[in-house]
Order: sequence, then structure tokens, then C-alpha cells
Amino acid sequence: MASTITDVAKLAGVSAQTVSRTINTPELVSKKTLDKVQRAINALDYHPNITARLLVNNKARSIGLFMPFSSDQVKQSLFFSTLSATICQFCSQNNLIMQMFTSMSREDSSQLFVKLFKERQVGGLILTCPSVSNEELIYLLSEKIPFIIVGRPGILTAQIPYVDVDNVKAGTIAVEHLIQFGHRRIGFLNGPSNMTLSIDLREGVTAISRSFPELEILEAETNLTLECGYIEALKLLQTENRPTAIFTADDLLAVGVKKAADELNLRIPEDLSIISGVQNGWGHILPYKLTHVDTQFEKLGDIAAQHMARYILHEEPINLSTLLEVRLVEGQSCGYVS
Amino acid sequence: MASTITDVAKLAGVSAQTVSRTINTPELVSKKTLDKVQRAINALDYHPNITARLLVNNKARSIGLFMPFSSDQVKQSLFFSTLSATICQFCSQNNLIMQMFTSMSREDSSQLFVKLFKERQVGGLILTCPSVSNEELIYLLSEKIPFIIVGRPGILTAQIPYVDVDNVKAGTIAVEHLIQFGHRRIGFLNGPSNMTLSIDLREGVTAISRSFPELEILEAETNLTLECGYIEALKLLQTENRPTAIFTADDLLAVGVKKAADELNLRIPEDLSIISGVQNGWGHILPYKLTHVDTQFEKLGDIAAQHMARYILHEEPINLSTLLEVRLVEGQSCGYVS
DNA sequence: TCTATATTTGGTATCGTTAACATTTGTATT
DNA sequence: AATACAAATGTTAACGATACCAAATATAGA
Repeated sequence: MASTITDVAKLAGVSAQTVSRTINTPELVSKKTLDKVQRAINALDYHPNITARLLVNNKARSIGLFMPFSSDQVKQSLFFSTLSATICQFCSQNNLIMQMFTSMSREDSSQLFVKLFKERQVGGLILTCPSVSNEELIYLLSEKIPFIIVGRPGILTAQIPYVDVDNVKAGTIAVEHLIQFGHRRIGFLNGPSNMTLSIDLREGVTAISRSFPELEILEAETNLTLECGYIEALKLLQTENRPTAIFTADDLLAVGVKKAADELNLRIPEDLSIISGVQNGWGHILPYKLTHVDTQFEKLGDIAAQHMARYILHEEPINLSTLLEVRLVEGQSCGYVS
Repeated sequence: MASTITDVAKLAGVSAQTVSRTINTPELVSKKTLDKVQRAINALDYHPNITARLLVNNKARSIGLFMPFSSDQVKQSLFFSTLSATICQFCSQNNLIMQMFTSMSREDSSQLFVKLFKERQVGGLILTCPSVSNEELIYLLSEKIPFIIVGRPGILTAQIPYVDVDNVKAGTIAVEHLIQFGHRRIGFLNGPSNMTLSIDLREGVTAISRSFPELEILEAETNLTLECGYIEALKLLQTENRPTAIFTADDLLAVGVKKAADELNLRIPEDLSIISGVQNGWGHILPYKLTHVDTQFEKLGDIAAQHMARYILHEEPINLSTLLEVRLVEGQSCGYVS
């Protein structure tokens, strides 16, 4: 049904190769022929069959993005939608195809990656950190699957390429900021203890607290939901000697803290300072600007895609690791201890 | 580098065709040969080249999803992430490939669709409603591009397949609910007037208000942001004879209304009832359960993908339109007029 | 045992494109 | 005008799989 390169060649009275050249290397074709072929292409509404092209070139021009889709993760954070949107945009701009995949059963995802790559469906994969286990990563390395991880993987001993935000630094500067406001008892609502995000934040917090022996950090683990933030904040704020500031791993937790503060009639920032890490977009909901660490996490997708694109298009090796700079953004949720 | 069907055939001592049969129609192969070939496949770690397979079969097995990516749309609503997640999941389960695309410049998106289909990159497209103009849709029809729209398109005269929530009904039952609570002056924070969502909601509201002549509907247009909801709610609630209830197009607006109500010291639901349409996930943030219309919008992606899959896999015609049922979910944000 | 039929396997062409090489045409130089 | 070289075009083979048809082998019934 659809017209092929041969149809165009016949109509234009040239060989198929000349048509191919007209499309791919027009500088090698005379102006007269170029014109003739172009007219034939238009007349037949010819579109080169990408599949045939890929077969002969023998390389996939698509980036696979693998996402975990447990519904609450999607529902409660804009991280994944931002990531996919960014990568999609990058691919569209760079004439690459973006394919999205998700796991069906938890265990076989590395099998899936190998399959995708070896079947030539994708030229490389972008994986999101918590969804792939260490063993799987090792396996992928051994199978020479080109991949890059968004978020720091659990192991660093192996040569695993990733991009992440500098969460250690984020933890440090957040607490540093609170110290400058005179806070010495600080609540710390961290994420789940098995996430590298949480591990890194804690490391950052610990680092700064080593230089301030009088500092007291009251850490609580949460699952990064509003509800959990609310409950843990209530616990912290109802103790005898309550903290004067709370650092939350993300802004959804900060909203939970605000809810708890409201309930206890604590004014922000007069009675309680709040500072947050990753901004997932929930902070907008607060009646004041939330002081937070700008992690530029929306850049993660772009960087990962760039690395992958360089590998796919020019076979450049994938950089081992990239850490994004973080910086503090002052809002109206932090104040001096009264 | 990678092994081909011929390599496997050689190793197993059979023809390439037999290997192909082993993979695709094992019931036509003797048990003995099956075994032999399977061993060779494993030994060589053979994976059929999808590209070659697609070429000979001459049909694309992928669904293209087109998304608008103006950043605030992604940032403020979980609609797009939910949609892509659902479709991705469906594709993974049905052995289809999901490709995502976004527009580079506003005007050429229909050109892009034609290109994608004719180049055999995709077997069909799922488009999101506001991102494609009526003219483009007509053009796609004329080019016989298989597509389905999520959300009601602006024109219905042409044979345009779509899936949407029954927003007309949603508008009706929301107001009906408020009427049952005795409300007669009702604020209505609608979306942008050019969105079919807004048009449909208004139609539903108008329909019910025709049966209740004493009903007063105070409609205001918003851009579906928190800020806008807050401002418009303030305006409504500061009038001489303020409405006793407000119906918002989505839950983010409802959060804005809550903010305004707090500021004016109006208790919910004692002083003001709030009911919301589409739940984008922001409603969770409120300290009470928001009464809303359950639009099951997370089903939209599934249905669209199902239609597309049936077309791609079995060439079944794409159904013209599907409207999802809506139902009222009672929360704690509506009360009787005092 | 022989034929008829079912089961299993193999050979060749093909999908639509580009790579590699071969050939022709054009242009400049002597 | 003859030669040398560059530019433009054509020819053939290949990418890796499956479709289609032909051939071989096995099985059953007479």
C-alpha cells in the first residue's frame, strides 16, 4: 500500500540508491536530480520505512525508560512524571525514540532489559534507582547492557553509571541554614531507611553535626507521605523539649509538618522553622514560600538522556557518575529561635 | 556480534525456518528437534531481532502516546503521569511497545503523527485532547492515521474516536448533591472556557439549574491553578450575598477555595460546602475528605490503549466514543445550609 | 507391503533500506 | 583532443527474520 523507495525511483527515473542519497546525503546528488526525486517523493507521499533502515544499519535509535509503577509512588510524587517528560522532550529534540517500560513482576526486570537490548528494541536504558536491585545491576554489567541509573544505586563498588542529586550536600546545607538561625534541637524527617536518598541525607546531616557538638538531631523515618510526615511531626512536637526546627526529606513531608504545627497552634516561622529537601511540587500548597534545598532534580532526566544519546549515536562511553549541585533557596518558613 | 537465527540453525543442525518455527509455532515442531534447537538458542544466547521481524511482518507493534509538555501542566496535575503510567502498564502486559512523543513547535504536531505512522514507527496513536486542534484532527482523519483521543475533542461533527469522562453528568450530580443539602446560591469555579471539560461541566450545571429556577449559579473562569482558585473564591465569598457552597472543576481549585475560606474564617462544611470534580490528587492535602465526583479518569488510559491494541493487533475498527460513568463520593466537605 | 495422509523439515523469495563497489558522466589540465 | 580526476549515478549484496511452497519423513489403513 504505502510507497517504497523503489516506487519513487521508478517515478523519478533514477535508481533506488539515488533516492536514498537524496534523503540521507543530498550533497552527493546533483541539483537537477535532487529536484526530480523530491517531486516524486512528494507526489507519492513517500516516507522511508524506519524499520528497514534500522535493520540495515543494525543499531537501535531508541532510549528505553524503565519506571516502577506502584501506584502510590506515581500518585504522590511528581518525580516520575517530570523525569519521563524531560526525557521525552530530549528524545523528540534529538530525533531519538523514547520507549517506556514498566515491570510486570518484580523479579524479572533485568531479564527484560537484556531482552530489550538484545532484540534491538532499544539502544540503551535509563533506569530509576529504587526499582532495580544490586544483583540485577551486576548482571546487567556482565551482559554489557548499556544503561544509566537516575538516583544513586545501592552499591558503588562496581562500575555503575548514574546521575543523582548531591543529597549529602543537601543534608548539610539544610542543617547549616538552621544552625545560622540559632536552632540547636532539630527534627529530621527522613525517607525510608533503605533508600539511598535517605542514606545520603543522613550522611550530610551527620557530617555537619560533627562540627557542632551541641547540636541535637532527632531523626524519624517516614515513607515520604503526607500522613506519615504529619504523624511523626506530631510526635516530635509533643515531646517535653520540642525541636525548634524540622528538616524534611521532601516538601510533601513539610506539608505534613505544617498540618501538625497548625493543630498544635505553632506559628511558622515564629514557633517552628521548616526546611525541606527535594521539591516535588507539593510545597506550592503552603501559604508561605517554603525554604528548601534546590536540587534541580528536573535536570536528572536531561543528563541521563544526554549520556545515553551520546552512547547510542556516537558510541561514547557512559560517564560513571554525575552529582548535581544543590543550593539553598530562602523562603519564609525559617526564622530565628525566639 | 549478536547471534542470528542462522547461527542457531547451524549449531542445531537444522534450517533457519525450523528455528523460527521453534520460536513462533512450536506445535509444528517435533519434540526432539524442539529440544535440540532450544539448547542451541540457550548456548548462543539468541534473541530474535525485532526489527527484522517487524520488517517482514510489515506492521508496527507499538502505540504512540502524544503529550503536551508545557511545564505547568505537568507540574500541577497528575493527569498526564497517570495516563502515561496506565498506558505503559497496558503495553507491557500486552507485549506492545509504548513510545512517547511531545511537540517541539506547536504547529507541526499533525505532521509528526503522519510521519510516525507512515514511517512505521507506530501502529496507532493516543492523543491528549487539548494538544491537538480541530483542523489537525480532520487532517489526521483524511490521512487515515489510526488514532484515539483522551478527552472530548472540540468537534463532534466528524467521525473522531475519543474516550472521556462524562463531565456533563459530573456537573449535574455535583450541583444536585448541593441542592439536596439545601444550597441555592452556588459558586462554580470552572476551568478555562476553551476546554471541553469546562464546556461539558457548564452544560451539566445548566441542565440541572433549568429544573430549579430558584437556583443561582455564580460561575467564574479559572486556569485550574491553586492561586486562581484562591483568588476567585475570595471574590465570590466577599460579596454581599455570598454563596453557601462552591463547586470546583478539580481538587486543586478546591484547595484554593479552602485557603480562601480559612482566611475569611469560614468553617467547612458549617459555613461553606465544597464539592469538586476531577481528582488530581491534591485533595489528599485537605484535613477532611473532600466530597467529589469520582470520574475514574485513571481508566481513560486503559480504555484508549485497549482500543488501540485491538486495532493494531486485530485490525478491529476503533470505537467512536466512550464516556465513562461518574458517581458521587461523599466526604466531609458538604453540609446543610444553616 | 503399498498407498494415502499427516507430520515434520527445508529451500527460496521477500520485506525496504543502505553499504560497498562499479560505472558512467562531467570538468579541468596539458 | 587526450588524459586525469572529480562528481554523479547505478548495480549487487546484505541486514535478519518469516511466508510460501516443496520435499522428506512418519504413521495409518488396506
